[in-house]
Amino acid sequence: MFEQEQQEIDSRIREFCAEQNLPEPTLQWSWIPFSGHWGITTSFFQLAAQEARLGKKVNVLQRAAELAELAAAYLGIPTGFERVEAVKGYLNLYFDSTDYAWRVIEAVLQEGENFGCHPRLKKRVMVEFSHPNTHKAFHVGHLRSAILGDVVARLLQAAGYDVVRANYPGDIGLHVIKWLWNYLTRHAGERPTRDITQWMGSIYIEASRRLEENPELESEIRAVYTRWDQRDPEIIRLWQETRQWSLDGFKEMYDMLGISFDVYYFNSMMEDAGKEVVRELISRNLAQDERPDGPVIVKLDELLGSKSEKYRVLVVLRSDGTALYATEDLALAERKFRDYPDLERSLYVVDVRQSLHFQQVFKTLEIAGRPWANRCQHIPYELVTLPGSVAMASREGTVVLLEDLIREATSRALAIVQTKNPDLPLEVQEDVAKAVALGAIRYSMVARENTKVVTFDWETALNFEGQAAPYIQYAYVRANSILRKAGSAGPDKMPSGGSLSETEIVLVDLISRFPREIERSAAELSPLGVANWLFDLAQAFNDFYNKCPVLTADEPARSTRLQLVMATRQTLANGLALLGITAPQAM
RNA sequence: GUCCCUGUAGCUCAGUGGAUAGAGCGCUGGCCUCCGGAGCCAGAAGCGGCAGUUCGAGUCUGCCCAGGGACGCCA
Repeated sequence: MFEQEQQEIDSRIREFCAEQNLPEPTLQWSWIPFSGHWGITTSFFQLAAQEARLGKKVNVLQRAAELAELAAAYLGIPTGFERVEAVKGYLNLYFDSTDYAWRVIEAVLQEGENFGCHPRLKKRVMVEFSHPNTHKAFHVGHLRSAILGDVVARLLQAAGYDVVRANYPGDIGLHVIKWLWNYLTRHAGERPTRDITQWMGSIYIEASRRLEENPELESEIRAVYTRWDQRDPEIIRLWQETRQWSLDGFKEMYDMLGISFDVYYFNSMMEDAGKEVVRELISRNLAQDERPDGPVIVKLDELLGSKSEKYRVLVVLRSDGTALYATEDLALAERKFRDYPDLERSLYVVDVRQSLHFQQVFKTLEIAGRPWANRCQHIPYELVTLPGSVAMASREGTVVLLEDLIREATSRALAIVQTKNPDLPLEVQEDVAKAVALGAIRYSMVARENTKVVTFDWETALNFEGQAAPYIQYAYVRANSILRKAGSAGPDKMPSGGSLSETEIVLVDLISRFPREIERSAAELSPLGVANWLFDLAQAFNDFYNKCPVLTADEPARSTRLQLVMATRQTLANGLALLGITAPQAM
């Protein structure tokens, strides 16, 4: 929020350097560390080192300290600041706390739910995420792509981008054929009623088990595959109908999780278009057709004249001429840019195991001369595993079903709400329980570096204490409770005279950082920064809550604090919304 | 064998090349006459190893060790 002040000081230091015949400095600004001191800081070590490199004989540490002193003297006390000091080579500029605090609070209250968001950039970005397989269960392992992608989309939106949210369900493939076979032979005529994806998954698991126990059944499955391949109307109709069951089930999940999509691409839509791209690659000698003895391949390293094994070889078509994942991905990338020609970036939130695959696909498209190829970017994330590094696999049934997790978390949260707040109507208690349970699940998926494994265990997943969403929600509820009891909104101007305590300054400071946290997290395509910052904010508010009574305080502190609580409540709400977490009115 | 990711407190994780490396869980001991104790306060405990770059390295580079993953017809 203080870019303008920072820029002014920055340019004045440049003036100072020019006057002193010093090299052009590169200044890095950051917040002054250590709580209770609110302001911005930069150091002079780089400048001193630059002088040393230019031949001047200086001790860098000493010289930096000296330069900081000189700069401090040159600046005096700029408007808006109450103190300037040089410490061990650092130049610290302390804000005029009361003025700035009021400015921050005023901005938050004026901008309301938009506080933190950046102006429209007029740039469009697509985020593809979730891509669940139809005819399989939706388990906790699928949660990370869904939630990470959703929050990245929210972050980019808040950072000023126009975001297209895309889903790419795997609606065809061997797993679907196996499912259809098992359905036809064992479950014909049945249909799911509740827990759709779980039911779909159970048929798939049964299919895998049957096949494992009786490998000779493979021929039956091949027969179904042939019928599919020949577009047998009965099979096509069954595929469409059962696929829709899965999609309905996903819709239920997404609604519950608060996730939405603007566009759906289907695996099955990309087969023919992909084969068309492959034909082009062959005709332009970019791909080698080794059929019928081998597949169609693109020898990437060879085409790039590279001797390393960086890109290796991409198989783009099976030897029997059928499409595989890579075939479809070539077409999908193209389709996205045809639908949205102005995409500045096309992002793929897909697990890290497919990193090489995406590098290969994007590089192939680049070699094929697609001008947008370098606008495609893979956002890798690590898996959610079970304790002992056991990957969740539908086929083996080693999964924690999303339905089960949500049910269990919600019922635990409900039990807690009922002891804490027995007078609330059951309906409200249930809403609160849902908000707490889903918030906790979301936060745990997002408060971790993308490239780190999340190990799922029930104890951690169902722990509502400590660094978790309920802590943040609780801070919000407390703020809300104070304001409810205060009645009126309070004065609309910061009362003069009262100075702010350290605790209050820390809180305002954290509030003021929100826009920058959004910017940084969006640039890094990672929600972690916002997730951590939000927890810090809640922590600062709890500290304030304990140290600074609001309702019983004398004026002008009472009014000041009420305003601060309002601003905090708004910022907590905005931060939670950015992570897709509901802020309940009571808990 | 080639490449990618990860090693920070007992455990799970933060940490923008800069000042004093921070949280949570767990453990120990405190705090409801006080705006809601899903909370607060206090305590113990840490950068895998060796070189290098730099005025300055948990952070960058190289090598080593340990764990995970990817490497021509799975997705």
